[in-house]
Amino acid sequence: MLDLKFIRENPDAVRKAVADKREKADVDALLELDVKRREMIGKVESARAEQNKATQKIAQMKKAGEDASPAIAEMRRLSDSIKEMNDQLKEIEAQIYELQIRIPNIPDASVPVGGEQDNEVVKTWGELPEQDFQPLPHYEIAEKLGLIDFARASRMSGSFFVSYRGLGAKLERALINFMIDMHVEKHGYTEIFPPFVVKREAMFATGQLPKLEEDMYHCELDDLFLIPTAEVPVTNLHREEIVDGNALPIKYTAYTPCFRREAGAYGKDTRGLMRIHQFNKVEMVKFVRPEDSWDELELLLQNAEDVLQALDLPYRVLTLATGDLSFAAAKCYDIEVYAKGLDKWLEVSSCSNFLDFQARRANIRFRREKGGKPEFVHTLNGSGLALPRTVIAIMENYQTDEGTIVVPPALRPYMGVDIIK
RNA sequence: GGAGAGGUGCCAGAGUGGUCGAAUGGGGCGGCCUGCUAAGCCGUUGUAGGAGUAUUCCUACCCAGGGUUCGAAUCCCUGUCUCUCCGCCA
Repeated sequence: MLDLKFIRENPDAVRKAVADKREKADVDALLELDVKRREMIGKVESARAEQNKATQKIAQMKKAGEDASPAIAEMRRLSDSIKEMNDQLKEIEAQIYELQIRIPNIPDASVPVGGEQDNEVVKTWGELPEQDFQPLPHYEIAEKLGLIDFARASRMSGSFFVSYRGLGAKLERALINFMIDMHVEKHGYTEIFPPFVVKREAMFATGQLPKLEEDMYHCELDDLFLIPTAEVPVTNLHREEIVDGNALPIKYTAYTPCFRREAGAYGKDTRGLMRIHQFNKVEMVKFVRPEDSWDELELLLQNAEDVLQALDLPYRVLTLATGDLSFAAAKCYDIEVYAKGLDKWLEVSSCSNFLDFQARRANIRFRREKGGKPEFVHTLNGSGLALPRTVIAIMENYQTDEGTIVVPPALRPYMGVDIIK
């Protein structure tokens, strides 16, 4: 969330951000209410100051054994009016809050303005696979080799759920371990294994709520949500904390399953692993000093790219245009892996800098030095990587004309076999 | 699931409804003292909002939200979290 003071002082930048991100948020109504709010605060606080003085006088009178009842009667009236004014103030503040939480983060100047078609390819890595035959799409080869059971998963859980089997299941486990190990051992992240279910406040802190309630699985009885990404529990680890400035940057990596209802997404990417309600993902989350966050974003992107490079999967990196940028992000790189069977570029990672937007919502601060003023940290996160589409790329790009799948060399220690047949 | 106890400042911990932003101790910071260290002594030690160029002033905050009262850390209600015991359970 943005600072009210910032909105007040930079209304045009905020209006532009709302428009560029295609959000619906009423900045002008917010500014009007802000003026009213400060007026009300002035009134309420001076009345309170008066009340505080009078109340002390009453205490003294009572101590001295004097009759305080006229003063008390007088104060009753003041007290009532304070209550009334305070209710009005609370009402105004509630309205402000409702508007404020719907204002998105401001895109960085380096972000192209526009929609999906304006995303910019900033880099491409690797050679497109050159098989002399057309590999089968992953859902066909996976079915043939008995790696994924689509039909049975649907029977028990509905469509868009899958069940992995045999080496298919092992491939999931291998990828998770491979990625986590790389981030811990090579990139210096600390591994976290968080809860997969969180409270409403946690979802609010990272910006999933209020906007994305429809997209999440919700347990009504307990008002708990299944996490759509590890970003939520891992970022919330430090909610309402003042972390030690010397501990920054804090770097966490976590494997979690991710649950998404994908409401309204039916009819798109309907086959195979492209879009499923439950999938596995390894995530990286960083808490950094404000002045470091742009450099840290580049490093984060590099950490995610390293996974694809180690697996020797070709990919490209896009800078998302404003309209494609998520609510809380200031800038986001998407990494898309190339999958030969589908002949498509598939998003496997989003690496975002949120600046202090999440930190303000989640109240995560740090001190530069002992006794210093607490400041908001900057938060970043990126997938490293989402598994299903990585699996698609492996199954398709590493397919042989004999209908087998070669295991990428880097994964062999984790798989125990060189080839899936 | 049942029963109980409790959430106070960086930490520990006190607090008859009125002068409590809050005793006391520890820690931290600054200073004094002392060959060094230790001990000792003195001072200091929160967050947020509003007004003003500013020294500054005001307001709020003792888990959160309501309520009672002229006045609430203190009384009442609800929520939440922690702990203990019983039951159940991977």
